[in-house]
Amino acid sequence: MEALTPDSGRGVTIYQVARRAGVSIATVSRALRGSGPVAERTRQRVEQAVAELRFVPSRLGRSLAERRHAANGIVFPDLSGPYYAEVVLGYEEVAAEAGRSVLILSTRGRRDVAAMVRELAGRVDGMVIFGRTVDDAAVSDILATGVPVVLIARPPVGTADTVNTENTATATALTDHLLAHGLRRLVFLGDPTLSTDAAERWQAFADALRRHGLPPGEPSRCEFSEEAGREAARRLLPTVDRPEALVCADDEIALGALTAAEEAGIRVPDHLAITGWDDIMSARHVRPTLTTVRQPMRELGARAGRALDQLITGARTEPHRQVLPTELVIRGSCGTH
Amino acid sequence: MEALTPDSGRGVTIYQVARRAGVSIATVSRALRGSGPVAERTRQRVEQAVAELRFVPSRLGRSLAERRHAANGIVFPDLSGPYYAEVVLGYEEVAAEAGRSVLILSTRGRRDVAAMVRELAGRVDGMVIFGRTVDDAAVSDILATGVPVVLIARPPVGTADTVNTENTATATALTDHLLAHGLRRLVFLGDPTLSTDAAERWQAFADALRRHGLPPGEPSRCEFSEEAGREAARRLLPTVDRPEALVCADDEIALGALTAAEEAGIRVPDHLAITGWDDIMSARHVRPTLTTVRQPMRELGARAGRALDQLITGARTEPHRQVLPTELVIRGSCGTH
DNA sequence: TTGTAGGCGTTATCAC
DNA sequence: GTGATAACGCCTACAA
Repeated sequence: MEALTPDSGRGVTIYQVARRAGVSIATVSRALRGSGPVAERTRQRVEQAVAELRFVPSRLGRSLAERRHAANGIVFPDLSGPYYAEVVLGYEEVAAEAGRSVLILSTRGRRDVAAMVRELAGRVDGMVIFGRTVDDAAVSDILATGVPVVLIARPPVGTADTVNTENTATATALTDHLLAHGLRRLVFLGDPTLSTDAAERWQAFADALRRHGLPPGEPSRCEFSEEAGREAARRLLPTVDRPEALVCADDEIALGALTAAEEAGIRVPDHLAITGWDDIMSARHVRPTLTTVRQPMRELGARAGRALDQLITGARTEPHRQVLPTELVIRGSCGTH
Repeated sequence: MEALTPDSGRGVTIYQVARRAGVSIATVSRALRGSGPVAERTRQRVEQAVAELRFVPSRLGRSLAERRHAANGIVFPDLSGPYYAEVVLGYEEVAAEAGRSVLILSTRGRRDVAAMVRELAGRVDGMVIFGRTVDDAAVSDILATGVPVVLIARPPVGTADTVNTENTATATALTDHLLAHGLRRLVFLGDPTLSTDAAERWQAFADALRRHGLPPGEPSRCEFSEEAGREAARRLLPTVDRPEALVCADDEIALGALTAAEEAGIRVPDHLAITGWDDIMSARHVRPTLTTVRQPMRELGARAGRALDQLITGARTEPHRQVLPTELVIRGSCGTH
């Protein structure tokens, strides 16, 4: 802790360091970055000056000269549920390892998303975009700028990479499992038009039923939220031919359905089976515990991060499409044993 | 969609726009920013050139010239639990409204946190730092750089602003509530040394007991996690004079304790009361439902964002200390009725 | 081994 | 109204 005389209180520049060390700024730069030969004695003088002045190179100056931000972006709809938070975490970890900062952008309830994404694109070397945030045109826009993009939970757009989780096999296994328990009147809760994931789950669910000679009927459409799930279930339960099982597009919907069942005095799983998707924390705590499907959330983010890195560094140029495996988690709410 | 000839595929500059519009870069800048007089006809020519070339000003160039990043940072320990995610969300919202991007930095399991925070400081106009991430020295370091800092869930450091949530009154009310039910052997689960919040909660808890002539004993120390809570409770439950109530420093600990009780065949709340803190999603779903304390998480982030904005713009210079109110949420796990 | 000078893409201050 | 031109802070050929 020595007394210092920062030129302007804010921002010591490479020029000040150079003057203090009695060398040119080029030498300072070389000494600091090891990008060229520097005499040992000179290096020491520079390092001392750097220490004394507490010099920290300006990111802006560096980025401008190097023509790179050393930063990545990520666009997601929300951060409330555990789903996105986990993915972001996995992403941030990989990015940090690669020496890149992470800029986030939530699109929750925003109008000018396209503009915000464009703005973000101007601050990063590449970005990850979640399904259900911006439309294809906006994505193409970014790609046209030359900024690499990795899409998560979304079908391909242009040359962007994609990282998705497996839905079909698991949804089939889940449906088969319920059918094997003798359940016949199965209803899907969720809106296939809201996301690719929901669409694929519904599709596999419907196909599985058809294979067993059962009509899949129509999905009971609702958005991904507890309240929506509760409403949807509430409409279904008083029916004469009440469903024997509710296959929900995600855990939040399932939790809402569970509440609706409880409110209607219907015992789960005895008189009604309910399943979810994602294996969020509450799935383990709710009673009965929720049968669901686990997705490698953090890994999803990590993969996206690595894919993006390859795109940015140019290590790869053709688009990659990854599909991560998921796992059926049988618990109490589907009436097993 | 017209055919274009971007100079280098990436990055149209203001020079190209100027040439195309037949004016100087100064005029282009003025026309775009409205920072000076520009003839109507000239403005139109510029705008057309901008549109044709799809010109987007370089963030880097702008920031360098304006000497501002138009970006804020936030440092948090983790994003797994709902706590931090919510705060980050509230923060991002406010930042976005102010036209600032948000850079995140998770310190979870990292060694060189101080260095990473310094790096972050070089990319933003100000930052929010959570308790339990970096030490005071590092915070002072950032402040010395001239970068405004707002601390969340943490005692003041230097001139940094702070935003905290109320702990004492609520912890007192909670403890009194349990005592009013006739419970006497209360034990605190959590480690007061891990965070100011935990310390304040423990302190108020202990004081309340003392006021009733009861010895508070020692807190059963454990970190903020389900597993740690389970372990701590497990050690406590077999005791001869088994506790009648476990007051946990947060919901995750409480959930772990709940599991331990169930495993030990102890009925909650009949034979053991358990309370948490935070009111995370699972608190509503677990059985029995968890008595806890609700904190305005999103508001916490929003307040921090606004405080930071004032610091950055210079609208305020003296440090502010805010304490947000919390709310006791009585549910099933404490044996009311 | 070191220094000079040009470039990265803006903004803003002056003259004109 | 408009246009040079000097910052802004750094990197890096190219010379010396």
